[in-house]
Amino acid sequence: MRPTVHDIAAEAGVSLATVDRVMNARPGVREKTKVKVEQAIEKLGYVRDVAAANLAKGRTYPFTFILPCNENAFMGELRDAVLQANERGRIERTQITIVDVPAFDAEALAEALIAAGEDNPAGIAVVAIQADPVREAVRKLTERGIPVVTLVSDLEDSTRDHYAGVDNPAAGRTAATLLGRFLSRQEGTVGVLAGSLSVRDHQNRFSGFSEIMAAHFPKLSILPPMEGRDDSALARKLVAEAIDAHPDMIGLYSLGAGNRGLIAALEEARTKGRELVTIAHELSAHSREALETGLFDVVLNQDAGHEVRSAIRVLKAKADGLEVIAAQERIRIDIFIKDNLP
Amino acid sequence: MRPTVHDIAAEAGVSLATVDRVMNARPGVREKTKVKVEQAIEKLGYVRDVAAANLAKGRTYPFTFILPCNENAFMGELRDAVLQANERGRIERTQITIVDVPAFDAEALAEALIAAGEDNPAGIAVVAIQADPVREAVRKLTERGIPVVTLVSDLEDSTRDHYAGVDNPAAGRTAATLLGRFLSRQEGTVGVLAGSLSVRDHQNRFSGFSEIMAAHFPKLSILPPMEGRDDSALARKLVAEAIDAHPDMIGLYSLGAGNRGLIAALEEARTKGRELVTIAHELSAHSREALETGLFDVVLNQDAGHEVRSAIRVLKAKADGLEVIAAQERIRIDIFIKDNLP
DNA sequence: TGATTTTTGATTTACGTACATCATTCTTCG
DNA sequence: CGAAGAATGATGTACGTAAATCAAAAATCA
Repeated sequence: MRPTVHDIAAEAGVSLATVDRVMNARPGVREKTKVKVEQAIEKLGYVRDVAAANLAKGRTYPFTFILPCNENAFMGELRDAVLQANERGRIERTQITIVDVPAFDAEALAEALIAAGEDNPAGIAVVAIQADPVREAVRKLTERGIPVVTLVSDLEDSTRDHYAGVDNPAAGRTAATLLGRFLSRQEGTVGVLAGSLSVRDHQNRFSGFSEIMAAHFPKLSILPPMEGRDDSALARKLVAEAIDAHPDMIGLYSLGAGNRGLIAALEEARTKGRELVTIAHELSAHSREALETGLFDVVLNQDAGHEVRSAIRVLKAKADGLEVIAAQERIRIDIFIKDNLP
Repeated sequence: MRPTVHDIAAEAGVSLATVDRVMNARPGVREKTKVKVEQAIEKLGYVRDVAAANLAKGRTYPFTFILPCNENAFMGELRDAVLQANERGRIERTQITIVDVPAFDAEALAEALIAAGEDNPAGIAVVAIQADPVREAVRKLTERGIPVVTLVSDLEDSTRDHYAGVDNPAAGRTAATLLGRFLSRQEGTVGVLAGSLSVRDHQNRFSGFSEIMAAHFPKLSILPPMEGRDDSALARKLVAEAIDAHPDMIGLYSLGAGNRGLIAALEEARTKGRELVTIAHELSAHSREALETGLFDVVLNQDAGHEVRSAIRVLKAKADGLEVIAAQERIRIDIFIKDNLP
């Protein structure tokens, strides 16, 4: 049987109350006694029964999720995933508050982080923007013992506890290899459509993509990246212009959002007899259809539901001071082609 | 606040004891009263606090995992994953017994299932073999209310509660598309190496592969599949012979185990100036190295750890009569190329 | 109607932990 | 040495559910 606090008390030769004081870091225990108790815990391999503890505490985990109020499909999914997780929260004892911030606005994000900290949540998840004020806000939070997890987009060189998102450089490299091999032996240029290269995940995808392109596919050269600000209309315009301007463009990597505009541009090009091998990100109703009709060749996807659930699991573990299973929390890049759509 | 049994009792105008009788299906409650209680539960949206219930019951979940004692890397990983899950079991209240059965032996498997049922476990996970005695054994178990989950290889047309494994036809289709596009415009034959076409997952991969090959890549024709029985030495021999016998063989899909032998054969071929575009299954130290040296072009992988954890989550949910989050339990096919290795 | 059976209520204990209170013992220092 | 203060023990309650017991009420049958 699993040892309980009673066993620890007996083993250490102290009372239950003292064990409790040690375990919950309450004052009034001599160092010597504390060590005795800790040794007993070690010896018996005691692990606190989190379920019982939470029951006793009547504990709930108030979490705050800070999301950009961006109108693209992926962010919508992410939001839905959070809401859905909150539904289940009644069972899991979690309660999630969503805070909206303007997209691509570092100052607003930093402020939102500080504000979120005021409520003393059990943890905060945030879609990060790479900027010093944000880093500073995160530092303040973690210093106060509030676990912070970055979601989808990481915050490098910060004190955040965990990143729940995909390996974006690897995503870019993958896109490059697939594009390169699908275009094997052909010569030409490839376009790149990003949302904004000031967002870390887009940056990272682009650099992974460029790296492999340069190293392994010398016959293909990359055009200067377009920035569509994850906006459909703008994306459409940029891509259409690029296709017209570069008759030798035979491939396209869209590493951000705004798929609807991109698809429209590709459809238009198709009517003019131009077909590009295209790789895009995020599986949605639109991108799925584009895969099926052959406008897209590959869609790289991150599963919003997984990311949210992983973030919650990690926040909960951090709040309880438990270990996380690293392998379980690795968010994988799904590679979808027409034939393995779920 | 979440309603408790007390609230239900008050709402239904009955005593706590009666609510308990209804909730735990104990005898001695009139139909009329039972309905009253159920309506109260419905009205207040009561959800039993599983943590508190388990605490009260002192419940543990004894699960049985039936695994083939196959000596390939993937089965080893699967076994490790189970052992590791069992380690964590002290916290999760699960206790897993592993039962070994000879590989590819349906009779032995059916017997093992029946035997496992004798101990009245809270659930059984099994790497299935497609055969009637196995189906029959599973039927008996589920009839007795023991949840059964198939792991890695499914058992079609059976009463199993869930399948924790990848979509194998989709894996085969994916392999076909990638192989076909990597070989774009080239003409020739492609080989297929299976473990045994009597195992459902291999069957399914092969049929998915054939389907897409026939439909989209008419310039490539599939050679009759080789059966390597997931045995390295045999695989090596078969592949080496095939490469020699078919000078026009330019691609290879290995959909089973035995990667070591396959790699050896490919290395040998390389020294003779033959390079095949190769797609294999399961990421291991060997296949990873083969990816890095270019002997393999793609490795399709199922994550053993995920499969095991998913199986446990589902078994637990079934044992508690809870819903499972379908999206969370979908086991995905990882597509690895040199550039996105974790 | 009275006896019998079924249904229901009231109450208690337990699970493992958290947390509070009050009493007691041990230290330490003047 | 005695008192103040710190450390520890003893004990009880709570969390939400399970499970058992025994008494009381209601329904059923003869």
